[in-house]
Amino acid sequence: MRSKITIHDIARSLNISPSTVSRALNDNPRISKTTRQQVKEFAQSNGYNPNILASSLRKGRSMNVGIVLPRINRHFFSNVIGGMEEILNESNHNLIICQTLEDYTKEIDNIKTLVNLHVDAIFISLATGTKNLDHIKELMNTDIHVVMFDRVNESLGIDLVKLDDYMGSMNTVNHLISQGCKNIMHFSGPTHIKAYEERQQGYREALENNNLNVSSEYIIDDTLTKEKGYQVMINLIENNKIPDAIFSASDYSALGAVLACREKNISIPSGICIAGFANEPFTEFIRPGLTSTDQNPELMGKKVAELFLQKGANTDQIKSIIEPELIIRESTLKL
Amino acid sequence: MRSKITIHDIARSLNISPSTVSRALNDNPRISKTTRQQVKEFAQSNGYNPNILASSLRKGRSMNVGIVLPRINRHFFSNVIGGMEEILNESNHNLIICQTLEDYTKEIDNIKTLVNLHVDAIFISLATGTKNLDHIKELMNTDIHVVMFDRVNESLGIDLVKLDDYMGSMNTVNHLISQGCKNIMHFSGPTHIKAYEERQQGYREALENNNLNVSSEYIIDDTLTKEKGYQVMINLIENNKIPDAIFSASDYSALGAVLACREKNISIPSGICIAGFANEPFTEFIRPGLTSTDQNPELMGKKVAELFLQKGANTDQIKSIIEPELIIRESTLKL
DNA sequence: ATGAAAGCGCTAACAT
DNA sequence: ATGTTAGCGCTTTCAT
Repeated sequence: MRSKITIHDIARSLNISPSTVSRALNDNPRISKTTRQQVKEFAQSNGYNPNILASSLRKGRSMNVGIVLPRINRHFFSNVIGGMEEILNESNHNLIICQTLEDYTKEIDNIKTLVNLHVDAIFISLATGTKNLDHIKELMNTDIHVVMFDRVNESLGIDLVKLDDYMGSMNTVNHLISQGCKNIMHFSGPTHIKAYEERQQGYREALENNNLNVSSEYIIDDTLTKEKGYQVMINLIENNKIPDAIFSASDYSALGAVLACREKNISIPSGICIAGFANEPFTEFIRPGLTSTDQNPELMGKKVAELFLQKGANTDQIKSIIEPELIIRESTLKL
Repeated sequence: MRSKITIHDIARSLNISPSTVSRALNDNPRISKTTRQQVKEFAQSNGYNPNILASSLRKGRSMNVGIVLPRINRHFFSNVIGGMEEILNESNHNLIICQTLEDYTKEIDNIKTLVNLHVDAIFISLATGTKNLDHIKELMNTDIHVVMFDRVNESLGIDLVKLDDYMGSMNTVNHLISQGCKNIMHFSGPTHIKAYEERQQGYREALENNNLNVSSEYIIDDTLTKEKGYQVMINLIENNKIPDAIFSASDYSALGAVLACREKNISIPSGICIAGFANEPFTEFIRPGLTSTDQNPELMGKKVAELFLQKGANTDQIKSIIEPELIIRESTLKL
C-alpha cells in the first residue's frame, strides 16, 4: 500500500514522459483525453499513490490546514472540528490539530510548528491566557491564510467566524426577565476575548432595556469552570444572597451552580433560575434540564473551512456571523 | 515568520557548505563544536526554520502521526487524543486526525491519505462498520508503525493498547448481582470488535460464576446509540418485559434506556438498575447518576504514543492493558 | 572536519 | 499534445 510506484515508473511503462503523466493525473487539458484516461487507468490498477510531500515541496503548498484551539475535549470545539473536516476532506486537505490548553506559550509554539509545516491555513480560536497578539500579527506577513473562529479578535483585520454572542446573551436574559426574574447575576469570562465581552454586553443591555439595574456586584468575573461556579454559588447561598437567576457565559460554571443548589437543597427553577451557554450535551440530560444557547458548532466549522477555500484573491476582511439558538429547558421555566 | 532562509543561505553567509550546515543543525558529531555552535547561532538569530517537507521527502519520514478513529466528539476519544498529544508534542511530532464516522470506506480512505502523507505512525481505533481488515494488514508491509487502541483486533499481531474490557464488564455485572439483580440484560455492540466481544464475555461469565442463566434473548445486539437504547427500552416496557437490570456496553444506549424509563415512569434503581460503559461526562450529572466504567482515556492515549516512541527495533507484538474503574452511582444502588 | 554531488517525487517554465 | 529540464530544500554517500 505504501506508494512504491512513482510517475516515472508510469512514464516508463507507458512510453511517455513524467511530465505528461503528472499533467494527465492532474487533468491538465493540455493532455489529450485518451492519454489522460490511459494514465489514470494505469495508475489506478497499479496502485499508484502520489507523494504529497514531494508535490507540496514543489508547489510550496502542503494541503495541510492547522487548527489551534483551547481543548479538543469540549463538545463545542470537537464539533467545530467535525464541521471543518467535513468540508476539507472534500478538497483533500488534512487537519493538523493543536490544543493550547488555554496557555499563551503553547499557542505560540503550536503556531510555530504549523508554520514550519508550511500549512496552507491556520484556523485559530484564542486561548484565555493570550493577551498579546503579536504572534497572530506575524502570521499576516506569511502566505498562510488565517481564519479566527469563536474566540476572535476583530481588530486585526483577519477573517473570522463567530457566534452572535451579543444576541445569544440578550435572548437568554430577555427570557429570564420574561419569567419574572429581576435580580439576574452573570458569570463572565475574560473580556479581552470578544465572545465573553459580548455576552456581558448583551446581559447589560438586556437589563437596561428592561429598566433593570446593572450592578457590578452581579457580574462575577473569571467564572467559567464547574469548580468556580460551584464555589461562587455555595458562597451566595451561605451568605444568603441568592439572586433570582444566574446567566452564565459557560455551561460548566452553570453546572457548578446547579450542583451547589442540589447540595444545599435550593430548588431550580422555583428558588433560582439558571441558564448556561454552549448547549453542552449534559445540559439536556441533567435534571432540571439546563437552559442554554446552541452555537451550532458544526456550521461554524464548515463556514471557517469554506471561507478559506473560497477566499481566493479577495483581500477584504470577511466576517461571518452564526445565529445562536436559545434552548429553553426546565431550569428557567417558572411560569 | 514564514521560513524564508534556507541552509544554503546560511552556508553562503558563513562560507561553508550546505551539507555542513545541515550536519551542524542536526548535531552531527562529525562537525566541530565551534562550527556547530556558530551555525546554530546564525540560524537562531536569522530566524531560520527548517523546511520539514523537504526533510521529510528526503528522509522518507514526516514527523507526522495519523490518528484514525470513529468520532472525535466522543468524550472518550477526544481525551485519548489529548493524551497522545501530550506525549507527541514533546517529541515534535504532529497529529493528523481523521474520523471514520464508523464507516468502513471512510476508514480505508483515511488510511490511504495518511499513507500518502508518509506519516511515521498510524494509531487506529476501528469503525463498527469495519469487518474486513485487509487495509490494516496492508499497512504492515509498510514502514509505518501501526498501533491499535480501544477497538482493536488482536489476531493481526499489531501493537495495541486496550482496556481490560472483560474485567470492566465483569465488575459491573458482579456489582449488579450484589445489588440483588438476577435478570440482567446486556446491550451489546458488534462482536467482531474485541472490546464488545469482551464486554459480552465478561457479562456471560459473571452470570455463570453466579449460577445465573445466560439467555440469548437477554443479549441485544447492535445497541450502542441513545436512539437504539431508547427504542429497545420502550419496547420492553410496553411488552411488560422489564428486566431487573440493564448492563449496556455504551453510555449512550444506557442513557436512551434511562430516558425511556423517565418517560414511562419506571423508577431507577428501584424498578430497574441501569449501568453504562465509558463514563461519559453526562453520566455524572444526570439524575439518577449513571453507574459506568471509566476507561482512563488520557492514559490510554499516552500509552499508545509512548509505545510508538519507544518501540525501536523490537518486532514483538506489544499489548498494553489499561485497568478499568467501576464508578458506582445511584442508577444501580438499590441497597 | 568538511565539501561535492546526487536525488527524494513532483511540477512548471520553456521548449518542440 | 507532449517532452526536456531545472529545481523545491533537505540529507547522505562518497570524496578529500
